[in-house]
Amino acid sequence: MRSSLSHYSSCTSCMFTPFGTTEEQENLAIKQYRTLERKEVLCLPKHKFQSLYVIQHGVLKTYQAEVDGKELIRGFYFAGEILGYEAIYTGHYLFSAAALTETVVCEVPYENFLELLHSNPELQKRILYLISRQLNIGSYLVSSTAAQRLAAFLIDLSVRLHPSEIKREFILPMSRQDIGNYLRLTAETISRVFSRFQKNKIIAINHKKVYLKQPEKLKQIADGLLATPILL
Amino acid sequence: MRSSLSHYSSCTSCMFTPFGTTEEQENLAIKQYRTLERKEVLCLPKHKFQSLYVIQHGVLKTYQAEVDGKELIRGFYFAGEILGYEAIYTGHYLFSAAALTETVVCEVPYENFLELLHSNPELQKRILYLISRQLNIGSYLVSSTAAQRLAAFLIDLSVRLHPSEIKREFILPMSRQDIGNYLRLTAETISRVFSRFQKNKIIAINHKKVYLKQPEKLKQIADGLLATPILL
DNA sequence: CGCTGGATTGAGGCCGATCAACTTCAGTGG
DNA sequence: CCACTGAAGTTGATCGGCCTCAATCCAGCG
Repeated sequence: MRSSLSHYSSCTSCMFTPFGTTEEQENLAIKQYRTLERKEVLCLPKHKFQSLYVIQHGVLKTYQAEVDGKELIRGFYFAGEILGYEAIYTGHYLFSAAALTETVVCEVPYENFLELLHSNPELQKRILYLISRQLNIGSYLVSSTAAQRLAAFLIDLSVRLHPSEIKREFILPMSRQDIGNYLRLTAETISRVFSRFQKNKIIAINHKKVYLKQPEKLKQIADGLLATPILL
Repeated sequence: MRSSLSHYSSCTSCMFTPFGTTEEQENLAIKQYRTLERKEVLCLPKHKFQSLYVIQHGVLKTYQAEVDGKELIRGFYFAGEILGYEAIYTGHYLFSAAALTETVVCEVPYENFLELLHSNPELQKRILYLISRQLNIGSYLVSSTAAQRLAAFLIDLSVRLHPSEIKREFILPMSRQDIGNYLRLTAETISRVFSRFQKNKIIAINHKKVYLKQPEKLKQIADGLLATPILL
């Protein structure tokens, strides 16, 4: 059952560790962690669903292949988040997942996950909390304008990139192309809106480094307020 | 704890019934059902999250108020589905929910829900399945064209309106306005695309009554294939 | 019968896509 | 150290799909 790949090893520090003794976990082969190089692919669509993945650190993107060979990005995953819930329903993975940075994930076989949940009411509560959070992520994808979606995306990143604190300055882990793909905009539009935000002193951006100068204005844009005054 | 409204009564037939004895359920005040008239509102945003709602039959829409007083529809809910997961994360309801038809919902206080889940591994499994399903719903909202989104919406409806079987003919429970609002299109665009679909013999539509003449073509459109040949 | 709200259809404007040129950057090897 | 190269990012000009505004049609109903 346990893979023999060399980059697997036992996991000693993740959200599942506080629950159950080490021995219990070893006996059940509850989980194991795995490091991914940049661009390395984690799970493939159509493969049988077996495990959830808890991201220890790093960033992943999930995507589907489109008819014309292009990819369609469905989400980004950061440290502390869990990947794979969508597959419970269908029984097989719907997306591919690729690492955007060097990433460490903790693989938890679904059967063990269910047992763990059952034996730990606190963990069950926490997992439902995390799933609920997941349900709300990406709700801004349906915003009407490019500025709204990108503003919401930046706020989202600032919250999710660093689990403990909200930072005003951070490094974009993905390309303009990937941001555009996720927000259903082109890379050119992303670039243009970044430039507008910068010109209006809402953010400062230099390549991958972003600084949110006026997070509250970003929030207002994301919420659909200040439509014209800022955009021009 | 139990509301005194007259239209409350004990629930004898829903997905939670098979689990636990009737006596257990009564002692815990696990759940109760409630009938809603058309346009009646169920839960209000900012109110403290306390219960999940299992839809027995009928249709609900969830929506947020926008700045200009307009509403923003976040989802539709049909028989067998559960409403309220999003609120676990924030601790208060994010949306209002309004009945589109006469609707019966089963209210399950979250604390009891957690207990039920813990005491019934099978129920736990089923709930995770339902949540996973929920995560996939509405993924078509990010499709690029109006025809793609509306085609996907029709397929979605045909599956979710009747839990047991997929019907090719059904009644739209919501207005063009509501469909457009949900898909981030205008009612006019919905109307125009319906007309195009009808002209191309993909569907037959008369007011609220829809018949999917070529469901497979609808699927192709939803998937982004057949872009030009059908649209013109 | 007239009224009212939803649905349909048409004409014009705007936002983002497309296509293209140019710049910048990261990686490579001489 | 620097020239070379390909990928990523920026910026401009044009095109097209959806929105806006408006008129008309239609069904349900007092």
